[in-house]
Amino acid sequence: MPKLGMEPIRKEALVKATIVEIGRAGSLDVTVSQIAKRAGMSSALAHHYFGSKEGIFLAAMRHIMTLYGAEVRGALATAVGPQGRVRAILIASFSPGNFRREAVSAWLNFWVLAQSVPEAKRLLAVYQGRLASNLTVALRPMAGSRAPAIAQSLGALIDGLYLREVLKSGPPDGDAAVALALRHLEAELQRRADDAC
Amino acid sequence: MPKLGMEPIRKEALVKATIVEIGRAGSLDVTVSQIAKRAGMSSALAHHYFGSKEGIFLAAMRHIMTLYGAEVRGALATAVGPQGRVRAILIASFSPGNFRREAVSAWLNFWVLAQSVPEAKRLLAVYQGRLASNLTVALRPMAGSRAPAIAQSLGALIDGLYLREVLKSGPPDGDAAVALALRHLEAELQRRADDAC
Amino acid sequence: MPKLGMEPIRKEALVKATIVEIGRAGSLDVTVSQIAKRAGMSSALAHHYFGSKEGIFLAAMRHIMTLYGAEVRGALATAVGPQGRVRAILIASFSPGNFRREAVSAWLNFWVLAQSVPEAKRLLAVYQGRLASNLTVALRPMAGSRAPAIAQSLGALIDGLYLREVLKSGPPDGDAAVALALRHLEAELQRRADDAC
Amino acid sequence: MPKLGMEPIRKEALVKATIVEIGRAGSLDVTVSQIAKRAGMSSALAHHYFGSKEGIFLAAMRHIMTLYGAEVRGALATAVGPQGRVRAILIASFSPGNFRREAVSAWLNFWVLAQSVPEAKRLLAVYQGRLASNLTVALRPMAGSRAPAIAQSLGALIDGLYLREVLKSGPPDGDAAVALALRHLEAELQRRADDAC
DNA sequence: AATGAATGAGGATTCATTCAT
DNA sequence: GATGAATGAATCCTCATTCAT
Repeated sequence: MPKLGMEPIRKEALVKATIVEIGRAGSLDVTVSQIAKRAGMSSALAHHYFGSKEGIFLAAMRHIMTLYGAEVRGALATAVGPQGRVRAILIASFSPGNFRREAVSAWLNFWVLAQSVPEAKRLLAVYQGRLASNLTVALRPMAGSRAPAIAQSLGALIDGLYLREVLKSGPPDGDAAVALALRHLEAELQRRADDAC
Repeated sequence: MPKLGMEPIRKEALVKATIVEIGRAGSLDVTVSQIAKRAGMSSALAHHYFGSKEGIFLAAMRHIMTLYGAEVRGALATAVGPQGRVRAILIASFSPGNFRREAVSAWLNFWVLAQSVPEAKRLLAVYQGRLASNLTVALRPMAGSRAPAIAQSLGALIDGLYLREVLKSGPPDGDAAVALALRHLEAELQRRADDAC
Repeated sequence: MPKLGMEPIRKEALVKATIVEIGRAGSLDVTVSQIAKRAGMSSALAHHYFGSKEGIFLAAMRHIMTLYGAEVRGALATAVGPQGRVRAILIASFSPGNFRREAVSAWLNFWVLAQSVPEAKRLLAVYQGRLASNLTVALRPMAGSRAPAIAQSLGALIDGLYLREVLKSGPPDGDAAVALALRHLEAELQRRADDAC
Repeated sequence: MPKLGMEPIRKEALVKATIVEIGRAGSLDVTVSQIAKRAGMSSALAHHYFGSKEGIFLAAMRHIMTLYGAEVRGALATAVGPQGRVRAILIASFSPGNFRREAVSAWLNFWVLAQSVPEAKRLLAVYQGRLASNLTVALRPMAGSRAPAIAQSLGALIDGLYLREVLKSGPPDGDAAVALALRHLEAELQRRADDAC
């Protein structure tokens, strides 16, 4: 029973199915048919809406990054003080919605995709840029000119923690990740105080 | 004209060709034929030696990790003092031999492989365990009971820096990576001093 | 806002679009969607009007042959004398309207279609029959009993010239084709005179 | 039981099967699987040897043209006198080997292919050039400066007769075609005599 | 009348893997 | 040891066609 305005619904279903399937397979070696079946439609329709498998992957990437960005924005909106802002970013980064098995797996695979698909590379660069920017702004009042450098190491640490998550078994422990990152942050910030001595 | 003792030569050629091809493709989507051709033999022979494509990949993984392990061991052998030992590990981690485009790309892809191939996961776990162990031992004199925690964050940071390398263009900058990791280390170590105050 | 009497307009648009698309592709490998899009409607509507892709092709064939037939009829109506009638047929055959790239390409492709679609074969046979008949009637006063044979070779020559046109680059040269065919005709007619000697 | 040196055998089998299948279908809408099956192998092997469907078609084209060229060359070798040489070309053109249903159908389809595949166009142009050259050389002693023009119309006539053959039912009648072409030739030649009067 | 939605069927192409030599 | 030969199984993608609205 075909209706009008199905496109956004179908697309969203496909994007979510894509993330699930990539998470299950642990790789991009998922067929369009698998994805489409999980999304409850034919593979032909998936192609109709996204043009190609790559198009589906890119849409899924955008979806994940959009979710992440929204969560960070939301967390920043209610954060209080510089410390609070950095904490907010970290907490959002490791929130259950983002730091879940499927999403982490998809994220790692998209990183691989970025090596051969320019648009994927661009998306990932945008993510990195925004994260660096958010962190730098939040750190500025506390770290001054050292803010960019700390943002960089903090960003790398976040990515490293994501990466290591895929090797672990059991459910992700976002709190532990946040704690580890915060400890790193505190160490870096304290160092400044020392310098000031 | 088949010669005796060709096996190790052939195998090494295949392993190196595998890393090159993965680096070129930026993914594991390389065919056995490509690998074999680059190694100067037929794909049938590649199967003869490794049994399967997965076998080839795993051998390449072992190769990369063996190289890394050897480099770390060598660096540790000539390192002086606790600080020197940690530095040695970091420098080895980001040495030109390990921190080169191909190897970084292969390493990321093996991380992906680990999600679907248990043996790959095991290998990666061994690498992580050894790195943690090496760092912990080196840090112990300086960090005491905090050594394992610092080793953990340092390990995650190293992995994160590798990960971020694949997005960059231009040749890898191992020195910058070492510097960043050292700064993190110093911050963590200083923090201890503060705690002691 | 559907209007009344759209059917003939839609159909004609589709038929013309079909010829254009076949001309562009140089083959029958054109999709119904392409045709419909060029005709400014959905492919579903194209099916609604013609029932099937084959139906669209056949309608396009009929269109081309109708145009050709009308042109010949028009030319014959104003022709003077037996010679004039044959000339008229040739000129109509190679007129800009018929002997244009698209139409020639479509015509060749319909010839192919005739090998697998009986109705297409029938249409082509009708065209051949009419051409032979027209030529024979016109030739009778000049060639007597040899009229049918000359009509046959003249018909084959016309088809051959069409066929060869598709290989050429640049715009079709109808005048040259007419001249060549006329030369052939004159030779055949003169031969009769010789026979009479 | 794989042997060495299968390539030429397989290729020839595929080429012949291709012509048969195109003849059967009356179009290029034959699948690689059909062709491969008729040639007694898997479609994968067909791709292995020819790279693509287009490659198979082009090889089949070359095959047909090579056969034709060989036959013409053979006929010319034993022909006596200018008249004999032209006759030889015509007889070869409509010999049972070339003027058979399958080959004629394939030839027509290759003509279509030439519109979208440059290499096919090139091959057909080569065929046309050789035919024109052969005819011109043979006609020169009889027709002098009119040789090229007569060669052109004779060539178009030959192609037209091939084209019309595909519409006929029943076995091809090469003799009739030769007779028709010869009559055309005689008329053209006689015309010269008239001119001389 | 007109179309967006939807799909089944099919087709080119790829590739890991096997095997006889 | 080494390889050319060979294929089954898959996968992406296309497209004519149908249908509910």
